[in-house]
Amino acid sequence: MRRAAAPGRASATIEVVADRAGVSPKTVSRVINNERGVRSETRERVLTAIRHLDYQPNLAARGLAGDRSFLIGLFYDHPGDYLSEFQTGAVQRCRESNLHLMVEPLEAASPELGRDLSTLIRQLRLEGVILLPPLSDLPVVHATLAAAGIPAVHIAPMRQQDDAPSVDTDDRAAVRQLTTELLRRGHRRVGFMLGRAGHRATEQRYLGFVDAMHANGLDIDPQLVQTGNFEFAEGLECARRMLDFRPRPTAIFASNDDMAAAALCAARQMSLALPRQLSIVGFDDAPVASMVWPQLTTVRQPLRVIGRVAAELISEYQPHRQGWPRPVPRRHLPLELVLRGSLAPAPQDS
Amino acid sequence: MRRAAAPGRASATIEVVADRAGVSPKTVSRVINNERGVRSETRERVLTAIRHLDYQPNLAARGLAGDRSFLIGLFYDHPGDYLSEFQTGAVQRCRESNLHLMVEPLEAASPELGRDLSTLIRQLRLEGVILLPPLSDLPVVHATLAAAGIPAVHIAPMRQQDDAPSVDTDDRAAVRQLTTELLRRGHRRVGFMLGRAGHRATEQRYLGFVDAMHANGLDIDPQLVQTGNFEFAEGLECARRMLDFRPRPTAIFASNDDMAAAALCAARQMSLALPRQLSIVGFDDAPVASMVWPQLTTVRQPLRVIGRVAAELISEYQPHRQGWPRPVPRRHLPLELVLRGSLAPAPQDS
DNA sequence: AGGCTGATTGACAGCGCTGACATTTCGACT
DNA sequence: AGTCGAAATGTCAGCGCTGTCAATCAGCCT
Repeated sequence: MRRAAAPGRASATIEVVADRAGVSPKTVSRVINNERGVRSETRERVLTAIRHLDYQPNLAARGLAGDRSFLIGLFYDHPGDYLSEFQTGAVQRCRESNLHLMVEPLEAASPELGRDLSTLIRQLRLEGVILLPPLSDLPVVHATLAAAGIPAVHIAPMRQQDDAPSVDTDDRAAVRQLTTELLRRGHRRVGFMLGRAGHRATEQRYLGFVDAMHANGLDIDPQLVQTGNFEFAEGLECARRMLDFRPRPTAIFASNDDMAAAALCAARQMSLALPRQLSIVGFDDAPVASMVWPQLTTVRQPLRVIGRVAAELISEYQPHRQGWPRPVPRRHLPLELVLRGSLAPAPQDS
Repeated sequence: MRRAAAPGRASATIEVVADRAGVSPKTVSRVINNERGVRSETRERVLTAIRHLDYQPNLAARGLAGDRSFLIGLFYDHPGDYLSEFQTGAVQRCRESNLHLMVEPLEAASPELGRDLSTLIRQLRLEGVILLPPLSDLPVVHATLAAAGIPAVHIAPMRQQDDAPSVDTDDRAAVRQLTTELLRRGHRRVGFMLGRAGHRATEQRYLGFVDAMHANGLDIDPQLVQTGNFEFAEGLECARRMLDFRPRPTAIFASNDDMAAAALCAARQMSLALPRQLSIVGFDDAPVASMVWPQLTTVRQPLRVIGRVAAELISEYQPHRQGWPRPVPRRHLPLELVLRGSLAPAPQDS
């Protein structure tokens, strides 16, 4: 014996299974990998042996022999509350394809970013990667991935690259719809709180707002469009400025829920009656959206689905064909409006 | 050539490195694994070759030959906003030991739990696992892990098992301190909102509250101790009931921030002036704590540190010795009070 | 110079599986 | 029965590394 066996748990190998099923290891391998060309009776016999021995193929051996890894990487910069939902969706989809997810935080600002990424990819022999923003937009990441030659799916990238598959949501349409809900309730002076410059979401959400306003023949007051950078603290000041204008806006559309919560605080401090004197809507359906009073009307991100779809794209990639099919796959997911208490008809006297 | 090489990226193997350094592959292996017994001059030569060729050892091959995997698993049931922070800390520590983290959601309620867990462990040949609650408390998980014979670190387990290393925080002391802050500000009637029964945190936090009250010679009004199950919605009703009592409590201690946010909403709906008429404190320092007005005084969980310590325990495990050292390692981390606006002196007239 | 010890290095098999290719089996058709 | 092609199965080397153990080397002593 080569090494002291761990207590009692010497897992069966493919050979043991083969013996028991009365076939060669190669045939067992065929069954495991779902290859065609195995008589169904033989397959049954092998499957039975596998079940009986509780056999688990050794991933490392499969990887080494087959030049695969069964691993895909999920790279992110700042963790946020959305990450765990996203990754749970991705893992679920991975399981269906017998893949596994490695999560790897990475510093977008680090000068070592390219090397770190490349090291991880090559050491783990990743079969694909999923990139969360803002990583999905960095040229150095693109370059490294191209050099590595593995499929990469970009989540909500700023600019769609011709050669980069992506998954994103139709933020523009959702904001257009929700803004329309505001207008339908009589709101005319609506403040809009922008996200951080450089994010695709910032741009798309604003465009959706503009769409709806123009479609209803309304002009946009530049004073009522300000940035809160997706942050609560900045959103607070931003909201205060907006609410100081006269005539006061009767509604505020914040580009995310954190800022919407900030607007709510600001309004409260000014003793406005909510939602009667001010309607507030946000975006994301973050946990905070339903933990304030009134609860925030917002747009729900299908985070799990996004994760699932991202993993799906990777698992559908056919390495033996050269690269992605053209045009590269892109998934555009719909969003769902969540109407809650923070949205009310505009005050009569406005 | 055995198979079509991926475009351009045939990674160097240990043999190439050995040739270039003028040594045998085994010596390169020794350098990679930091084994002693390599002359420092030789080591230098090998290191140079590695750097020059940008060599990355193949994990699968290392694993297969050395009967390791370099993988540890992080198992969780419900993802939450805390998960990503935790896992980021764990990954960071893993990197220092050349380990990688596989995240795996698992359904605590599933009848297949044991089998699923066992399959994952054996398929990936995990070297250790980290269990987040409530998984850390399930007997079937314990049994599976014991059978697998790999180290497992339990995060905040309900009961400390003799043979199970764990990492948790001193919730009891933190609540005692924070309650004392309340009392020092003149509060005498303090409501306490319990978490979900069966969680260690629920119990410990309540005990901390009791400690502080008794230490100050105060009795606990059973009417003012109710459960909100860690949920916002239930916390809302719970708070309403408490605030309906006369004399009204002048402060509410909620066992987590979600429920504290609920108490805040309830108070608002009853038009109480906050924090003048009612102080509210929570626990966790969840994102919502700083997104409501007034911001919540709470207790900060060092999530990253917990993750880091958990990974550290695993990486310090010495498989060649039989199991964990006795007594089994346990880490008890301190918590930090975060004093914010929701805490104020008790109203005079109370 | 010879012998001895411990430190360094190397040779080689084999981890468990799969790719390439060889061989056997089977059924259809003369 | 004999032939043939496709389908099913088997053989075997080798993926890249590490464990085992043997060989070599340097330093020190007598």
